[in-house]
Amino acid sequence: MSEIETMLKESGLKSTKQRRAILEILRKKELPLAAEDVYIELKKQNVPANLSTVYRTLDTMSEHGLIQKFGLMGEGRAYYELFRVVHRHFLVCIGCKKMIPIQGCPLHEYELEIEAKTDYKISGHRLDIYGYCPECASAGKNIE
Amino acid sequence: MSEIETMLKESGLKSTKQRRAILEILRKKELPLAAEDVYIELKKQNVPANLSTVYRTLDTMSEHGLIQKFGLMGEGRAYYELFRVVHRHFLVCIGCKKMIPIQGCPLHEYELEIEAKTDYKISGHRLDIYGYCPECASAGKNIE
DNA sequence: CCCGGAATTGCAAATAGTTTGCATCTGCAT
DNA sequence: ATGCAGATGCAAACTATTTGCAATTCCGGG
Repeated sequence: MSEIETMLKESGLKSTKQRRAILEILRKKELPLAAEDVYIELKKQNVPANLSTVYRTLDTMSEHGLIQKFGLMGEGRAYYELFRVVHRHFLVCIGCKKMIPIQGCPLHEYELEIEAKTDYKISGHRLDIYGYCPECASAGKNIE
Repeated sequence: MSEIETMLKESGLKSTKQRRAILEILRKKELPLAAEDVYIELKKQNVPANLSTVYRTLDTMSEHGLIQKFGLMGEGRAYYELFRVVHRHFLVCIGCKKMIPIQGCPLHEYELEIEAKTDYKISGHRLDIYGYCPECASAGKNIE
């Protein structure tokens, strides 16, 4: 049984062609994808699938903790990425929207600190860094 | 001229009743608001305004750097808050969606580090911490 | 103070993203 | 192999947001 099938089974989800393909797509891409990107990729791979199924699958998997769903500053749609134990953050270019992953996360101690200070049970965080990539910066896109 | 009128003028925006009211609302609330929340608040205050105007105003003001627009994990709509020089982050309850502000931000050095490492021109970041508030935690909403 | 042009607003209609109802199909335990 | 709970496809509904256009308002110059 493949690693992906194991993930599904352990979450109590049926292992279907579409689910395996979607998880595989999220695993291979190193960047977060919108539902439609996943759908397009499925089509490219000739996996029969409907956009509703993609949405439903992504939601179900989020609920089961296999993937994470989030929104980006000023973007009108949701992005999804595989849940990773060693989590990463992204550097998002305000000019061209390109995202690149950043290694390392400086927030573990901070979370503990907050937890102690607030009585909340912290489960995680989302951090995105915004800026201009070298190309957009030199193209003057950051002049306001 | 009020502080708010100055903000508008300095950004090159006309000072209209709706804009002043919207800025005032965002300034008074200590939490981020969705467009509709702003609209409802305007109605409450008997400020004549249309939902499109609210959206347009919020967008224009984001572009001019007066406010910030962002998305929350798993929420289908955008939130807006006044831009603050001393910025804050929020602790968001996964159970009841309540947000509370957290004082202090541990990321300034981290940004410099990233800037040095990547050649990007960093302009800021968005950090939200997710967890369960004491009420939701004891109500067992975090058991999966 | 009044006027004109440009910016802003209201309204209604369009769009984008996402969700849902229901009939059909499929994976998996027996 | 068989049955049924869970998954999918399709079309229609919904929610959040955007847009075109005509009417209105702001603001600088006369």
